[in-house]
Amino acid sequence: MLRIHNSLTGEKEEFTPLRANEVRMYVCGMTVYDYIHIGHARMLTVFDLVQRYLRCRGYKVTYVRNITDIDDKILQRAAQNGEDWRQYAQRFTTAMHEDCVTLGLQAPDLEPRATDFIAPIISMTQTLIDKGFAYVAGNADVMYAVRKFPDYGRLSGKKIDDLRAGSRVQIDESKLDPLDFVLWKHAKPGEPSWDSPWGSGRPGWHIECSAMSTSLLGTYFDLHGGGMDLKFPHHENEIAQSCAACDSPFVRLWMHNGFVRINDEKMSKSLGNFFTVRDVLKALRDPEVLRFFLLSSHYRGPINYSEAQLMQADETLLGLYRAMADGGSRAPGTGALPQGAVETRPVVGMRGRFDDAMDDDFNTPEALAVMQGVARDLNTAKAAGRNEEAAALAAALRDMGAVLGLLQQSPGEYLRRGVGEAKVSDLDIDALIAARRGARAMKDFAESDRIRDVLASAGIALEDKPDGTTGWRRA
RNA sequence: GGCUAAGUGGCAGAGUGGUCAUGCAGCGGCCUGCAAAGCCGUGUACGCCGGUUCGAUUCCGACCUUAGCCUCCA
Repeated sequence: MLRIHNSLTGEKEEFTPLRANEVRMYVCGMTVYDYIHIGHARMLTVFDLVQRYLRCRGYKVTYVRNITDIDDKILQRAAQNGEDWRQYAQRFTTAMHEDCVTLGLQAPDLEPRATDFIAPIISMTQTLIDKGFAYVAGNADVMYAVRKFPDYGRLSGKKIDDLRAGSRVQIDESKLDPLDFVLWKHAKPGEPSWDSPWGSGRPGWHIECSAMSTSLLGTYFDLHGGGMDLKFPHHENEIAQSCAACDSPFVRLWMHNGFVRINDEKMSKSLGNFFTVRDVLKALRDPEVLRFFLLSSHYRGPINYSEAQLMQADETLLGLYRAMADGGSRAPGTGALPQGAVETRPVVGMRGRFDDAMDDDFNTPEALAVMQGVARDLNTAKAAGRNEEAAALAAALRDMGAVLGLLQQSPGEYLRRGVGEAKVSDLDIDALIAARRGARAMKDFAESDRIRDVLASAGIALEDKPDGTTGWRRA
């Protein structure tokens, strides 16, 4: 039984899709005005995991993740660059896609862009005006009147009056209530705009997601995700817009991922303490290390980013790949979990624990702990020469890894990958190892150790194996 | 001020009303020519104070601390 924490109720709930065997999920994606940072990577990775696991569970998933390609920051930055805003947005959309591929994220089924949904946005806004939920303010913007929506604040557990009391929102004379938010911004000189019943302008941020999600998934769908900070006001506003416009419940289950922190402070573009994925990846053996790090704590909790933690993740992941190496590792998998294949193997108990962990609100740390146990059994089987068992365990490990989007590379290749430029070529390494083997055969251990030291100083670690061969890896 | 999370061993990080998380690092051992890797063993851990209970890190209450949201933000 799959249980998922629902932000709406604050509790874990048994997950049952609205339509049999079909899951429709929407995740608030990126506003493309800069390179993505580690915080974005966490959000993307978390929902990539959710989407993968739902598919493993046998559901047909429609995963929608939008792109906000019209926004104040995009216009500002493009202007600063003297660049066309469309081109600017496209440039960072492309960069984001590249980063997603590098991070091993599966592409969403649909990736709508706000500017392709202007018509639905206008129509939804008109509906809200017609139904009395929205009004044209004094400054010609169209605003949503939050007081007209009785449930406003339910998702975030906030009351309009509480918010008003402590609000730091600037009092805007054109609003009926300080919390009212903009649906349609009237065009300012020089800004891109679209024609509308309220004059030319462009959409507000919140309405974009309501229009895109309901257009593509229907008025009531299963899952909506995003970062914690989107809970209020963004998701609250989405609910107010969609429910009011469609006369329908909007989302069955809300999921919010925790933040990446730097020194116990939120990482964000506004604080300027962010690390881009591109920069971080430069110092890593493989992008998989970052994914492993991100999945090694529960998605709802905070996670502190540091180089030391990344190094620890690297070490641990290396251990998993080492276990899979030289012992029944098979050809790279497809990433899909072979149905029924795992249960027949000698890890059925472990597999059960793994599934239970994932079923319990995507408890990846627990799932990873199960995999560590399999790795230990695998090492033991290898050492004892129980090759068939080792091969089965290695396959099981890979299958579990596939669920998490980990361990799908060839262990041999993974272990020989180093950080940065290689100082010694593989051929040179093989030659030195051969020379060392000769020295060891002659019991010339001084020479043997000298060669090992030479390699060590070049970042190559040697491992003499029981069968007389010597393996190596880049440290 | 309001709302919401969270405080676990050197570090990271799950979980549970009463026998094990797990990983990294450390220590001891096995293995090794010596290492490395691996395996085995090893740590008076659960913010503070009360309460409930035969028994609480786990339930309840107060307190302290931290973070997030209340303004664009994954």
